[in-house]
Amino acid sequence: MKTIQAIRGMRDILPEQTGWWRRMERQLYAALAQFGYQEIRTPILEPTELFKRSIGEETDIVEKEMYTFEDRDGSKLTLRPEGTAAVVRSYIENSQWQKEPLSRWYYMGPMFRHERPQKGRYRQFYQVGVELLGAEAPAADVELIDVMLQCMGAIGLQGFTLELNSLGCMSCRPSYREKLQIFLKKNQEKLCDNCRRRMDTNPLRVLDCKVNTCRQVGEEAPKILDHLCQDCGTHFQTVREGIEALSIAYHINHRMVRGLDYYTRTTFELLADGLGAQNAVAAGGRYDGLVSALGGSQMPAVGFAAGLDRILLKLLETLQKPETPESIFVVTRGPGAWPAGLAVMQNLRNKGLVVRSDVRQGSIKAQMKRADKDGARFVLVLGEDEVAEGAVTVKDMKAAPDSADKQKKIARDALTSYLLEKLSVANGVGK
RNA sequence: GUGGGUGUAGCUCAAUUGGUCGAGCGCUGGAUUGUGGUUCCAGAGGUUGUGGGUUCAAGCCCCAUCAUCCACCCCA
Repeated sequence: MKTIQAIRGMRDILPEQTGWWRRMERQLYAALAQFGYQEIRTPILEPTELFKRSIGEETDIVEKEMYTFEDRDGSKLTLRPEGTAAVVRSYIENSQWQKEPLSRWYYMGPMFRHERPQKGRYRQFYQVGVELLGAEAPAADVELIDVMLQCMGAIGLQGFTLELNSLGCMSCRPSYREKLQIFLKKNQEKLCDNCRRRMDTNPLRVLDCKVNTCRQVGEEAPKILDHLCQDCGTHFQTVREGIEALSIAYHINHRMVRGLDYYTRTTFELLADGLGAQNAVAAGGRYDGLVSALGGSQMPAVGFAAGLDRILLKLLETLQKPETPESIFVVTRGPGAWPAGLAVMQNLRNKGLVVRSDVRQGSIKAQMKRADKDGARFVLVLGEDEVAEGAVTVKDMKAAPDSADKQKKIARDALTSYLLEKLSVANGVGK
């Protein structure tokens, strides 16, 4: 029979891996809580229209990377390709700005894009995204960048660079766009085919083309930072001051623009060393126009998203395996041993201990091997003798062979306190 | 979407110019009665990703397809 395999670009995260994921998620929750951010969970499926309006019709994501299909009534649905659109939709739908002027939200979960899979790039991938809605002040931008770096620090990621730019606003970007377009037109014979096309539809994107000749043109092109209006200029300047006050190293990349249409003013990107072409680990910026573009009132906001698959990939290069708590393994053999063992295990678990056994039973030797493989600290043996005496043999797997506590027969009613004392010493809890 | 590399045991990899596909690790069992790790012994596990083709003969050559990796594209 033909076996069924996972869809291309989508993969299982097996139990041997989920420990890493859970630790990373826990650390992120903790870091975000420190800044007062709260989690929001939105549906994975949204009306296609939401992404067309927020990300932009002309973007690659919307044009060719979305998983879109028809619902039974013919309406178009899309598996979310990113998180901000849904968050903003929810923000508006729930009249959030009327409940409180400022919302600090984050989300974590799978996103879907139909791209060619590669290392660190999957069709179902995981992001954590952080949004600060309702503040126009540069302090908001600075806080988000601070949060981003704190998050990376919390999960133990190091070796990256922060890049910063400003895209201006609705009042200064159009005139810059025009100047850029004129410049590009003059130099169009040096541009690649792709850029010659983009020159008209989205001239800013020419700046981050990787083709060498385009890069040269980009270097000589008028810089947006020189064409910001006064408000955008002072905003950006204040953001820089804040980042410097936090002693965060960064550099200006005037060629960093965004693939999503909704960004305004500050944009930033965190690049990790040693991930090849997939080195953008987190990125974000300000999107003052998005809430109103989706039908809400004019509401400024900043946000960023981080790619967890890539981060974990990088983390695995350096980090040690997460520690597991010391555990107990119960071995039973002979008449009456199994039910007695069940009662013992139930009792110990009620005390909060990690207790396992080999449900296949088998020889004592086989069960001991299992206990060792599972990394158990203590093995409790209940054989015929122990059952008859109402006792349990406790073996300390880590103790030296000649140690007095290596193996001891303990009365069943003294067992719990014996183990609790042993384990609290082992785990460094207690006095 | 474009170009290229790679698919052999659960994992990492061998296999001469096309001539019986092996090893290490892992897994299971055993080394005298109820005790793990180390050691020793044994065993299981493969239509060589899949489907065609060439040939007396294909893991190896050809075509297709799927998966994966790298680069481009794009992005987190």
